Amino acid sequence: MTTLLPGWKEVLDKTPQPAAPDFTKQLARLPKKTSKYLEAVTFVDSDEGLDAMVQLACEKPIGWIGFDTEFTYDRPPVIVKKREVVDVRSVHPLLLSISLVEPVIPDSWKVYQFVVDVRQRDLARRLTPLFQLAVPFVAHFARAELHCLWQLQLPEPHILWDTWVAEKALYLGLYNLNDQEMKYISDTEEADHWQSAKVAELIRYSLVDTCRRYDVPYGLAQDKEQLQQSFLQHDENDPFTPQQIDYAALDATAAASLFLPQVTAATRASTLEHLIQIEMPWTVVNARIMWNGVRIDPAMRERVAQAGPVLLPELERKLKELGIGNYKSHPQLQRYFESRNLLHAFSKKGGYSFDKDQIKNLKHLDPAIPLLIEAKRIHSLTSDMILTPAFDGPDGRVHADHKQLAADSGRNSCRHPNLLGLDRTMRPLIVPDVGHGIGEVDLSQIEIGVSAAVYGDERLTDMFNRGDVYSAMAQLFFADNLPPEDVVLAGAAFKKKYSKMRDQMKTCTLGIIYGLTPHGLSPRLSVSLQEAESLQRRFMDLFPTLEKALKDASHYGGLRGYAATHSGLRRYRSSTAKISNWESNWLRNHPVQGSAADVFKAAGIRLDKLYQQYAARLIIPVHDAFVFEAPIEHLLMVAQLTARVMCEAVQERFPQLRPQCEINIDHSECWNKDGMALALQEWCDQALKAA
DNA sequence: GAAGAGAGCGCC
DNA sequence: AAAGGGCGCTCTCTTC
Repeated sequence: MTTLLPGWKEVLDKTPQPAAPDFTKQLARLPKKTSKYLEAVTFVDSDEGLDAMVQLACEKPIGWIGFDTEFTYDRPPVIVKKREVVDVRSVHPLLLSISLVEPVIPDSWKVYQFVVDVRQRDLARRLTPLFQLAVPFVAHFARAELHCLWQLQLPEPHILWDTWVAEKALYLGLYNLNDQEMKYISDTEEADHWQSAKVAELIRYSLVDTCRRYDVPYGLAQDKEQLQQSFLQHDENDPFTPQQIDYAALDATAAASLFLPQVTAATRASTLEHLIQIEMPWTVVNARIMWNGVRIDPAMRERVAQAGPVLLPELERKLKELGIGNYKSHPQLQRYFESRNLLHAFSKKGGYSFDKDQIKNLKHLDPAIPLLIEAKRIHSLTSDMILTPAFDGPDGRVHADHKQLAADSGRNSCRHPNLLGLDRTMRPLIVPDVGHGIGEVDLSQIEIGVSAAVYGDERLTDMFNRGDVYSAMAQLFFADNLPPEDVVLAGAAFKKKYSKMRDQMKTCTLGIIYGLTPHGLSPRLSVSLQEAESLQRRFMDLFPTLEKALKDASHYGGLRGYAATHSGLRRYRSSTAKISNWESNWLRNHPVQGSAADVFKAAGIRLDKLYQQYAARLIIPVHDAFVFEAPIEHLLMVAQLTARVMCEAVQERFPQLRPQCEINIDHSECWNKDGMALALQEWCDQALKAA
């Protein structure tokens, strides 16, 4: 439950809800509340009661089923940045509420409401046949419900509709303002309204807010927070109050009541197909990835944590001798370089910057610079959140928070700790269970392939299909600087021989597609502005179809107010003002990044099912790569399966592409990048030797 | 004293 | 007017 700062509640109550997209406004015309049996909540705490409920569900022509769980946690939360972080594996289900919906011709329905005391695990297990019914199961933020079901050793439903996920998709990108826009609006009379909208964004996906948007009645909104709390503190053996039971039933019924209006809204927004094909099944996979967690080598974790205190003091001492007391302080760095008459070398955008890209080419200027870079690096590594032992769950694994649709592009994000952003040198901290191995399969250069496909550029498609697209690009661009035989060198060989050239082209190719201007290109390539301009011109001249399609993406997207992925997930603009550079860029980017995410999730959905035959598990989804854990004897098979399924997922949607996957199972004793499994070990050894 | 902004850096 | 998209995390410095 989101808690607002003092005073904000009043502001919000006074502030009208931000304007919703058109499609929701028309929902008021749909039949509203017609449930006849809302008042009859049946509490189930016996085998007979439970069997009667299951029997009713089987003999009635049920349309869909709303469900919800009330739970507590068996262990206290970890405090991260003043916020409480609970481990999912410690979830302790108390009540499971079930609302069976029986549609009645022409436009009403009956709702049979049940609340099951699932503290008795034997009782809970009798629910299995219910969850095997071939009807949609509807829940709000179903991830929590799935974790409860798995804790109770119940199967997840075959068909799932998550009203939170649907809502998230239907409003993707709305009311997210970037810094510039915030500054702009804070100078206008609309500031208060927008500030409120910004805060309102935090709570708009709650069940209560969602019900309000769809005119679905929600009776206990005022008491919701207090009732939720009551379950967290509920004693294991205490009976539940009638109000607690009603509240549990209400949440399941509210979710069920949202189903039809939300499906209608999704249809109007052309997002229904995406939700059914991709997002809803991915909810299950995402929940399972979280449930699976990752094992972290405790000994190695400790050694890395110790390396910081060993290595840093010496560097800090040297920096202090030079006159830098705190290398993390921007003003101190500014003062230091000013005293050396070097400050001009760090100027950037009217100020001064000491970031790595800016200073890595200035190492020769001052002895402090290499020390700075190394100190920053060691500090960054050894303060990584992954080193927090308290994240270990009751099963000895770390269950990070994998957030679905967290990015406006449709990508997942991850936190507590952020496994997706884990520094590659730290990856070997993640190790498999005994008798298992870890592997990774990634889709090579998928964003280029998807760009070529969604923007319909045959030439770019051909280059992608030929193999290493960045090598091909580099061979085109640097043709004059290469010996003739290397201009036609095979992709893999070129990649090896001219890795730097290729890396530059990787940055530039993606950058140009996503709106990099000559002003941004020139420093990245270390060429003059004029050269960058001509380079970009040459690039675009090679791909006229792409250039046109990119322009259209910004133009039409700006006019209609959204960009869409291949399967129909939209990212909306927050305003109807003149299109900004930033918007223009993400309107071009979303169809690519978002469609790549579509494909990736589709592959994950299939893998989650197919892995069962090998007792394998998905453990980390890294945007275009899956990290998995499997019994050693099945590791190769699972890797090959993963590669096949990921390539097929691309080809099913973009048949013109010939995607390639890279398999990494060479050092299955830990997660690693490019087989660099020993680097961390060596780094620690070095540190401890120095001590 | 705590929250937020900004800079910086890691990942794709 | 700024100058490529999407994230999360840590630290410093400012502000209320």
